[in-house]
Amino acid sequence: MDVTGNELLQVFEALANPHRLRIVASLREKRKYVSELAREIKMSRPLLYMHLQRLETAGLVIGKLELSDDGKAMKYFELAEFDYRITPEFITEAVRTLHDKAAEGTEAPHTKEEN
Amino acid sequence: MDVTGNELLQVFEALANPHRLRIVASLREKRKYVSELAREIKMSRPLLYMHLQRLETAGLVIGKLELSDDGKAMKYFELAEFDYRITPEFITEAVRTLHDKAAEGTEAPHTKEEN
DNA sequence: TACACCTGTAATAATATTATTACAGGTGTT
DNA sequence: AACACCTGTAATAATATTATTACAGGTGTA
Repeated sequence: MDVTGNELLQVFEALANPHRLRIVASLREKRKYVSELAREIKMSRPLLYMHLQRLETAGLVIGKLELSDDGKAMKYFELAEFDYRITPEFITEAVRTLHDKAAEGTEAPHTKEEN
Repeated sequence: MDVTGNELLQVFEALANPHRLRIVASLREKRKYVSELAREIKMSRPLLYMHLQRLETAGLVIGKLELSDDGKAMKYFELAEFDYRITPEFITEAVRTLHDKAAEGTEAPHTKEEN
């Protein structure tokens, strides 16, 4: 296994939204910059921005800030290559490394879990 | 493909919660009835009940109301056998049948989508 | 300078999800 | 009857997510 429970949870949270599923589908065509994609799917840029960040945090898309030929800053997003096989076994395994996010910074330093 | 976009969305929504992931992991041992599982994972029964319903709606667990030997009604939940391979391709395909839930009952009867 | 494009973010409102509490009703046993 | 178990659900509170609006700042071109 190479994904922790919390990482897997973030993936599910990222995919548990119709807009974000559509964003993934759209980015499969080609990479796009934020304003471009916002026009395409008729969504306000700040909102799309938030959705893209959620996808990026989950590792499903990758954002890169580039400078276009005419000097404008363009934030391009492209799909990451992901491939999760969701089965009861897989989830059970991941749950072993699923910890309370609330306590994340609060808990005492421990003997390194599964790094 | 044998899952619609909205069905897939429900699966993701169901799995986008740490409790529900733990429930799935726990049910992998064996089927359990609600009160039993509630004690095990230290969760109030009404709350667990709600989580189980979300999992059931998504098709990830199956609930069966049975009568125990001593006549008590017992609601057993067991894992469904699911196996989703989550890739950009899969999501893109599913998005083709992803519709606004808000309009679900509002829209005019159409020429049968992909049944 | 004004305009048409871009990014990034903060404050707020609207909605949805999660969680609690309190019920009502059903067994069989003491 | 009182008790110890079960299921099912409604009303409400607490939180988290989603969405909007309004900014500030950066390009190059007319």
